[in-house]
Amino acid sequence: MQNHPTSSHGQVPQPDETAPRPGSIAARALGAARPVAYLDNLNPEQKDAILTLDGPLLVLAGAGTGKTRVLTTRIAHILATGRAYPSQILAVTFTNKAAREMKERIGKLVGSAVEGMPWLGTFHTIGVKLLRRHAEMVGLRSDFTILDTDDQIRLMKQLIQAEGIDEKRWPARQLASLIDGWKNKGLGPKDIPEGDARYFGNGRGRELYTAYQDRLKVLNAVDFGDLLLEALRLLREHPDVLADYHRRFRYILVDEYQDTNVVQYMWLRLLAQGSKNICCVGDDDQSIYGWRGAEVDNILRFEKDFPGAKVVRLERNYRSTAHILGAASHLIAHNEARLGKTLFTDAVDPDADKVRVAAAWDSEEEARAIGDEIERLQRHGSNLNEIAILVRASFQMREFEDRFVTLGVPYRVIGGPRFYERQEIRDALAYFRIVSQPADDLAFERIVNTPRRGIGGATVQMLHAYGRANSVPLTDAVHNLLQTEELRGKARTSLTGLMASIERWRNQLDALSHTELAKMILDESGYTEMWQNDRSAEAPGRLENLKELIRSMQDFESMTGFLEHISLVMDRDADDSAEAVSIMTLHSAKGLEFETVFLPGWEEGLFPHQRALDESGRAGLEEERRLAYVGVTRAKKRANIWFASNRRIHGSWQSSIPSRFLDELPEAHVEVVEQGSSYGGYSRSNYGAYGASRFDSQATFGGSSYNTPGWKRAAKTQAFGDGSWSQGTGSGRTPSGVKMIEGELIARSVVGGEAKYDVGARVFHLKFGNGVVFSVDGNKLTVDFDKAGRKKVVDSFVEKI
DNA sequence: AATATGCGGATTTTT
DNA sequence: TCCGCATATT
Repeated sequence: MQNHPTSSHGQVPQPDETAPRPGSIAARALGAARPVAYLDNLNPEQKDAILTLDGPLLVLAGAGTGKTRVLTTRIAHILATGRAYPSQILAVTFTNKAAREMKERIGKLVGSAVEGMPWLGTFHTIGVKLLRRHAEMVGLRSDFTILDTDDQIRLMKQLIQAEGIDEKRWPARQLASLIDGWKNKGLGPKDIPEGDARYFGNGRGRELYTAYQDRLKVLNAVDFGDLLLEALRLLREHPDVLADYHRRFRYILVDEYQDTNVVQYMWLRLLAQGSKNICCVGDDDQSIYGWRGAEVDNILRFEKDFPGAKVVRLERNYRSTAHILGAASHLIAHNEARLGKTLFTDAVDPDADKVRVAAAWDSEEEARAIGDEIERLQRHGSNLNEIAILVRASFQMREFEDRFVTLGVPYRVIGGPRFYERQEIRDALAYFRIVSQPADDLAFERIVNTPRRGIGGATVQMLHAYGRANSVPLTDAVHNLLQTEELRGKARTSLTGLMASIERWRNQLDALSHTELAKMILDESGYTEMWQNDRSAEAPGRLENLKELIRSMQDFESMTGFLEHISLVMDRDADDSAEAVSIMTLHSAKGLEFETVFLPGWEEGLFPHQRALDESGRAGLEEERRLAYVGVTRAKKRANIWFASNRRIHGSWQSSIPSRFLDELPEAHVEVVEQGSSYGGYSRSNYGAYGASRFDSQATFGGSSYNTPGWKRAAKTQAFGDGSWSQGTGSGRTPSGVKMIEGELIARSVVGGEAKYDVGARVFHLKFGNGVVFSVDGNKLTVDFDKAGRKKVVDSFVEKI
């Protein structure tokens, strides 16, 4: 039976070994039932990628070329022509989001048949499926638990302590990433190279890895890496199982192939030995996850790995303007390790904006200027949902958030800490886990003294010692020790109570609905109460999250089902109901698109990031460049690149030089928006004159007309982006006096200029609107604005009306 | 068991 | 500079 995976989803007949041959009655019936409308409106390359069904196929799909459409249509086509049943298609993605999206889109094409696709999912989901089916073959029980990173690290910490290794010198985090790296490369404890094995923990790397794997088996648990590695081991060591899947999977489709790591690659190689109909879709230029084990090489080598492979390039872009594509293509052309594609578009728009590059004095000004620009776009009718700020590193986000809060611009941060990673959620889940899985030591440990029950470190140590000595889970240890006199006092009472509670909850597993039970557990354990009594600011939010957790459980059939889901699917749909600007990292922007994209922080050291250069040299630089390419290609209409001459890093101000990537952009598609830049005398290689360029450009102020667009823009990017004089005048910022100097310079340049405003004059201000001048003090005006009230502003920020 | 103090580290992140 | 962590202190 184990060799015959059963699948009973949907109403589609489930064949075992035989699928309808092309031309069979079944196939004709399936084909005839559906008109081939899905092939309409595809370009020749897309059609080629969809209709080439036999043998290995690599689809090199550039950004915005309709990759997902090809993938989903291909599946629809396979189904519609009866070449395979839904259950005979293996379709893998990297993220749950991508899997969901694909499912949805296939559903639109073929209807409910998609429900019969049990093998559409992430590598990890499919790994779990394989392992649950054949658990005993890799030394697990089919109800194994899946540990997340947090659990992993706690476990390793224990092992490091047990080995008597200095935790300071050899942090568990580091071991976790080492082991993860090994697993991504397909290496078990026996396979790791001697050098690696010697490296960690005074030469005990291999021992620790072995001990960790043993411990996982005792806990009947796997980590994320195991979902791939153990599944691979399963296929390798059990030819009969492999043969079964060979017969089963008639078509294999892989999304984002450039992101596959070694194990995933080995999986695919192994499985594709069956039907050879493997179709990988990816873009080597968008490979940005090398640092977590992805091998660009997999895609570069495809034709060698899969002999007779056909390669189709999708280069026709449906997303961006020619300027954006031109800039992106020119930039990425600086990479050596690539298969080479050039995006193009037929869309001709003579009014399209060039990619804009702008300079700011420091990161604060950068945020201010971008904030102002966004407000301008909003006034011109742009939807905030179509605007994104894409940063290299998350610390850059804060300044934008601060600015948006000040301006009252709604925004959302994408990425960030996940719902299921929050402390209160993890605590609650630990309670649920221990109830449904008595052997889940990590869960037990987490909740044993949360809320406080007077069970301290000493008691837990003792339980551990007993558990380890007798190879039993902690709950058994507690149970046994309670029979003796070992446990006394408060610890004894508390543990007795806790064990009784767990037992009681466990007995309710079948009697109550899982949501009822969850409520009961949180209530009776005193966990809810703990937060109710907490006076801190976060407490109400945490209680709210717990409610949300219970609410989200309703979508599942059982506690087990729910726990399985969240261990694999740590994401939740962002709330995109309200209009808001998105702020996210470049990494999390992959696959998304926006009309307007802001790309701040293009400075050497930040982007390309110094660490990428230090750690991976040329390869690191190329990956950074791909990241830049991803960033630019997210934009449909406008891409605005920024760099700041000064940035606060780890607290102190550092001056920086513009990113080399800026010099790699083609003149023809770029407009440099910098003070005084519009009329020559300024070469882009001159960016490096950080402070100096600022002063140079200041010098042009006095002589130029105030009404040129260049001047206005320059003025707008000055230190006081909103023109308000009163705030932030050089107050305690380093390098000291920066703001002051700026203020003086603005003041001087304008005093020498023509601008004169009389009391009572009607003026217009970009941010505050119309108003009447109340008083004049040099270049400073006090204006009574119709809407915003009385404000002090610099006269250069207002216009006479 | 709750609070103070000192230390190191500070890209990117999915599953 | 700021944060989280681990250890020290009461």
